Amino acid sequence: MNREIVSDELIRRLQATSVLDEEDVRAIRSLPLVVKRFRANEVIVHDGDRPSECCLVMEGFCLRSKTTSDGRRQILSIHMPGDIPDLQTLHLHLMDHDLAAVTDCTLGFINHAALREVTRCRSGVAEVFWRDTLIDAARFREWIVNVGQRPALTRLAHILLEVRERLKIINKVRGNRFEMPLTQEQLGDAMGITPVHVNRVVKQLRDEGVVEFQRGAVTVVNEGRLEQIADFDDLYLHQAPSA
DNA sequence: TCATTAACTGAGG
DNA sequence: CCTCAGTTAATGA
Repeated sequence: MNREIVSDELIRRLQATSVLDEEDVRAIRSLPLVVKRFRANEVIVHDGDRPSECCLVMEGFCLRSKTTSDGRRQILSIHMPGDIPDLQTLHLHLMDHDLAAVTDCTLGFINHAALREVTRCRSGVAEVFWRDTLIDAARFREWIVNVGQRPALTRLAHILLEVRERLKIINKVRGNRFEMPLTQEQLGDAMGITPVHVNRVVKQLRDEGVVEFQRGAVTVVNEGRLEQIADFDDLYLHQAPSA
């Protein structure tokens, strides 16, 4: 497959939280990418795999999930362009969950050796990837609180606001509208509830004039009410720039 | 295939 | 008795 240049979304995301000098940015941009495309619902990396590369999401949405022995799936995180969802495989070689495509996706695969080389040579790059992994962990903590303690309506509103805040970072929010391509069944697996109950809370948000759902997109109609419902505080995303 | 809705059920407060 | 959520089933887009 062809080689391409590391996308702007990754750089924009990293620079939102960290100061990168020009050499660091150049080093990240010149990482060799092998571009591959995946169809919606295709598994990209399987639980139990030992990948030799990390993947950068370039287009589309992905998710991470684990499946119980009786076949129930818990979605753990949602990923969008600029994310490197399996960055941890650089140091934890065994995949302990699945990475799958939500929509048709374009991913850039970066060889572990090349990533190790750049983090060894440039401490600024090592730091920014470390910070990115810690923010990933912070999102998981919030996700646990969401699934474990919040009522379904709040769970849904919270996920919507997280997706929107993260899309803002990569400049993909247009006014009060943003992409949210998960089906209600996938939302159920993300929220730990049945698809029927997802539909109930979707209906509730719609009926109360809070948001509108189009195919794969959400329009916020009542911003104040949505924030009130969502119990959302963006601190856990750690977007305030630090040195 | 995905979304929608009704009707019923039970847990728990 | 009320709210929340799972189950089942029917129907529509």
